[in-house]
Amino acid sequence: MSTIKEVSRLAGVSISTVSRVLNDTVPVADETKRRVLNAVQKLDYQPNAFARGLVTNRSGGVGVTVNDLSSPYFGTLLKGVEEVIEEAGMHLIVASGHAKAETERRAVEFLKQRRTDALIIHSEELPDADLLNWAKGDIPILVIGRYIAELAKSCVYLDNETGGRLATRHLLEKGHRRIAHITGPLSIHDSRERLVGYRRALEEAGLNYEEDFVVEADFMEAGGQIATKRLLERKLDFSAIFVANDQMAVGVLQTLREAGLRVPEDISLVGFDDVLLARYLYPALTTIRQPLFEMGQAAAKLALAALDGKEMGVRRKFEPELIVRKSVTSIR
Amino acid sequence: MSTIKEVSRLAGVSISTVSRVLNDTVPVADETKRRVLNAVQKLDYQPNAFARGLVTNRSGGVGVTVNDLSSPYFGTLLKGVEEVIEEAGMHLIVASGHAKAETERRAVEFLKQRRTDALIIHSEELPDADLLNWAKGDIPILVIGRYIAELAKSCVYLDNETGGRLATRHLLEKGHRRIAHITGPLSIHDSRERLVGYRRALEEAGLNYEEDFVVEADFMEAGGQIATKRLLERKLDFSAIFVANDQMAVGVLQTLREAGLRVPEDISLVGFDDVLLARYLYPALTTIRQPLFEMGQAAAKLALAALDGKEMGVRRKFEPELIVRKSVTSIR
DNA sequence: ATCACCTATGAAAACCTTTTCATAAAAAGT
DNA sequence: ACTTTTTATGAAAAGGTTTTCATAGGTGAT
Repeated sequence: MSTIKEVSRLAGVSISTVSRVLNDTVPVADETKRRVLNAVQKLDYQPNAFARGLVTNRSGGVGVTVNDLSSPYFGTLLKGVEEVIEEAGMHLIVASGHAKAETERRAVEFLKQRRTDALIIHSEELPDADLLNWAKGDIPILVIGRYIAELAKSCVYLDNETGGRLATRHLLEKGHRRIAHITGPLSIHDSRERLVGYRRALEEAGLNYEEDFVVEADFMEAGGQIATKRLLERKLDFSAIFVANDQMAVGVLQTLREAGLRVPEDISLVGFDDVLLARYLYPALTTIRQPLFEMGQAAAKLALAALDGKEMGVRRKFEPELIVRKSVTSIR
Repeated sequence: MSTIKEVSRLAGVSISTVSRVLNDTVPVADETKRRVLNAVQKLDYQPNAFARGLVTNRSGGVGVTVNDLSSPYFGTLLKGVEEVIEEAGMHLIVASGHAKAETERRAVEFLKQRRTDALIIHSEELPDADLLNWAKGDIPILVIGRYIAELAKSCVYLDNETGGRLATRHLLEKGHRRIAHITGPLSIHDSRERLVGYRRALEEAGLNYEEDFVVEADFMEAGGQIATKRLLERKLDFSAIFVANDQMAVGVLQTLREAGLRVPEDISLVGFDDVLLARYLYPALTTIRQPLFEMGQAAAKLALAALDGKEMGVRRKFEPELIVRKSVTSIR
């Protein structure tokens, strides 16, 4: 691997000049530039990223943490991030938090130590305090898929309340009156907001909110199964369930089927996220779409803006959209 | 951000000693060690990765390229890679090649310039020559999901021929005789092997291989649709299709349905990959499972081994497995 | 023709580690 | 008690860039 020194020697100039040509910082005589470029090509020279980072204090990397690398949520999000990061000539460093507070914390610390220029955090378990704490440091932090009031300018998130309302209202419009709700972990802001939306929609329809109809779960497929069993045990005679994410909806679907209930004939279902899967489930899942790709892009743009010290006019709050498929039926 | 110098001053020792304590290279007196560790903690010192890289010439990063970050294939693979990479205290740098030869090449060059310690390449479009060329360089290259004879020791791949045979044989066992096959791009070794497996199975059953029954496609959902249309136009009266990956199978399913054909009643279908999706399709897709997670792990282990100059006894050729679901019916 | 001012370039410092080499002190051997 | 070996530590070099400061040569103005 050749160094700048070798290039300078071959081109017959000083290393400073080589650096100047390569970074285009200061005008260099055309003839000199030509010679340098020639030498660079001949030696297949590539600047040493370490040396460069040492002096510029920039790694050119953006760190991303995510819960579970294999979750369908992740891919789309990451794709959005990558698109804009790559365009800016930077790269992506990923670490998984495995949906545990402790490992999520480790993942972030890890990336911080790696001197990533910015950090995009998708975390479900970490308490707000941790995020707040990191945000005080000197590396820009972006939070995705979560809203933290004190970090409002760095959060890219969905209007979850509207999402919850949309889902519930859709069921109401189809004639459902006894609507259950399986929430995500209520420690998470998003879950709470979706619940609020559910409640609001009920109230708007003049219906009472009843605690029995709500079960807290964990956003995972297995959690959906457990929650459904709990719900069934209560014998509430509900005709529909609003499930706080698609992944749980998969579990719900299974458990319902095992219990001899058909979807949507016996029970209607609305999910949340519109993960790739939702479209292919049987029956295809009616759900609330989160524009994950766009949100990924937004987070990346904000990260870039923060690096330049600019404030960019990037949208941070995204609106959910009802995607009607086959898992809801009209009753009466 | 504090430096080693500040730590050394606070601890009242030289920077060499601090380095030694931190890297545990050479014994240091307990008392000194204590003082250093104290100072480190007090200053929240974190070694500068650039400076360290500059001298050790190690970045601690492993580069991974994939076709499409949002593909379901990717997540599982990456999860496997991450698990072992993270355990080794290293990190993951990802770049997407967007399934185009030119961008794939760019992605790899990009990672190389970033001085990743090793490179795990999942590429579909790149010609063997490129891979071979990079492999000559000084950074270890691992190829995943593809077999290149000259790089045999660095390839983690599936026994695709057996996979193709398994799929076809399953259909034969269910009584199918007129079996079509939608292949991946035949420029790719894996696609060719699956085709060979298909052919072999037919031969073993004493059936003739007929070119009309085979259509080449591109591994994408849309490609599956186009291929299916072509197949239908030929009016071959086939009763089953072996599709070379699940993603195309989704497109096939749609097109078949649009043409008024039911799966599996009218046409049986076998996919390949056993991507997360397959399980949730309607009807649930019978497919050939690729142990992607395990393959990701293997690639990462090989990368680590290459870094240590060791040859590890890691399995490189993986066996596919038939996963029977609901997309195949018996006939006659 | 002389002077002031650009312009292009080079020399050297700075960035922060790891690691080699040297040395002082302590331990072991005679 | 004296020499030799071991152990713990420090000083300094090396690693490859970017960037500041200095300087030589050239350009334009008077």
